[in-house]
Amino acid sequence: MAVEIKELTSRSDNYAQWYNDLVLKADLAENSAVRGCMVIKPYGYAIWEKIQRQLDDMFKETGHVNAYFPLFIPKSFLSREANHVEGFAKECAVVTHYRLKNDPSGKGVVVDPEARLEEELIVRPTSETIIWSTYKNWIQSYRDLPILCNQWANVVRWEMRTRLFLRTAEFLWQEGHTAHATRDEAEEETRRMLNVYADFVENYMAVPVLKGVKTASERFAGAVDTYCIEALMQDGKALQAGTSHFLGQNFAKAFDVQFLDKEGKRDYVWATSWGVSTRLMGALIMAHSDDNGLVLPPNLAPFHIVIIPIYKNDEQLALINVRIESIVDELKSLGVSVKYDNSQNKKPGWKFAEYELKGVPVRLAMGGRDMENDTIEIARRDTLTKETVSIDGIGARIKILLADIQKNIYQKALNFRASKTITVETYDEFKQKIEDGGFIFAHWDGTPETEALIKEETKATIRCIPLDSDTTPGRCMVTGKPSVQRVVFARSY
RNA sequence: CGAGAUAUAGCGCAGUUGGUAGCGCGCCACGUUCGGGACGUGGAGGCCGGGCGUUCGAGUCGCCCUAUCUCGACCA
Repeated sequence: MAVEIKELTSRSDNYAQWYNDLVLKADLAENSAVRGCMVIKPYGYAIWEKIQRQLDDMFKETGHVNAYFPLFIPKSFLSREANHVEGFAKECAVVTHYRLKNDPSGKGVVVDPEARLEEELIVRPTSETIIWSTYKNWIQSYRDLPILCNQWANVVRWEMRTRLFLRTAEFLWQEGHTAHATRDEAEEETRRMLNVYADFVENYMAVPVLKGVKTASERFAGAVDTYCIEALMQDGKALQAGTSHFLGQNFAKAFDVQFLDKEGKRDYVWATSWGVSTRLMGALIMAHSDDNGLVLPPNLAPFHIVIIPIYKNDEQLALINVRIESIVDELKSLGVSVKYDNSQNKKPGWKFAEYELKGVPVRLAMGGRDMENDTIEIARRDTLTKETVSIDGIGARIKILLADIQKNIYQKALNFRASKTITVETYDEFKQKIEDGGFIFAHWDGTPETEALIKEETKATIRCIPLDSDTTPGRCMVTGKPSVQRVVFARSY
């Protein structure tokens, strides 16, 4: 039975369902028995590990170190920063008791009312508060700065509505939290990490992004500025793929973190925080997949190559095994990861379909004909094309092919985005074009009122005020008031 | 949290006016197969999401939970 990934990549009517089916069928994740939570299955987790390792290397290269802070945050910490608590209060899981006891009626266990916590604990939705209460003890002098810490952790946000990878109640992420002596240094750090994210998403995930700043209403709760990278999915909806926040002195003031500078003057510490999550996997899936399944860029595929033998009997398989062994060795020596699937319980056709579904970038197949001719069949996942080539020099050929696939997947996504990015002058045109999905560059008067009106009437939000684009001033498409530059609108996840 | 839908075998689904639980895929055994998700024969597998009611009798009718999906509101 063929996998029925519905033909929806080009349509948006039920893209969400298509995505869900794909995640399930590609064996990446499933819903858990816990409401809104996700089980990441081994193949899905292997992709996450690739993401983690690469990002972690990039953090280290930019001078960051890893640390770990508690899962539980005293309730009172959250209320120290007014905007922060307002932003997160509605979605917190709260621990109120520390013990269970046998139900007096003899059925199971109940919460022991005697074991009520003096102060409730919040399961972290993000760690600014617990980290800044800690940093207070770490920082006395300018000599203690900067602190450049990252933590890999899970966080919980009790969202009303969830979707695998894109918005789960619990998710995995990394959160960087840095402390600096000057405003300039903190702002520079904020932008540096934004660039690290953009570099990663474009060059490893092969997803082009727009870099920009959030408007006040889309800003992180407690930040002075929120920078973001925005990606476009195949159904024309935008997805925020990562954020980097300049927190000013807000958290330093909330947790009274001061230092003595070179002149012996006391000042509050400047802060940043930045994070990306398992949502990146959602972006990866939605940006590249087709109706045959996942399409993974080689830089993030758990294995680059799958090799499938085609044989009629054990003797023939034994011969192919020997031939493949030397090819596997050659590929491995070149740093190419290979899976040789000579399992006998599945037929070749089944395996072809299965590994396409899993998005393996390149498939090699060898059968009797190839053994005779000293050839091998190469099939690439991104274009679904195949050719039969000589085994001679296969390693070098594969290296070039993988680089080409990485580039091609990115280029395809870039072309798609270009075809879905437009500029409009009038609100009428905007209302009409927003129905087609994609990014729309338009002038906006800079007020939250106009922004809210547009959202109300069109469901489109300002994804960001782009950093690297045209800064020609103009007039707001809604009110006609002056606008300093075009901003990017889209409907989003 | 509002509106709608769904919950039956590992997965996808049937199940008529209420009367002993079905199909396809998958799984197990054997045989034939193997260059794009093979086929035959035989077999295993279900407290019909949970609870309470109506009834001689409930997968089916009623009420209450719970979970999932879609659409809103909220969000990375």
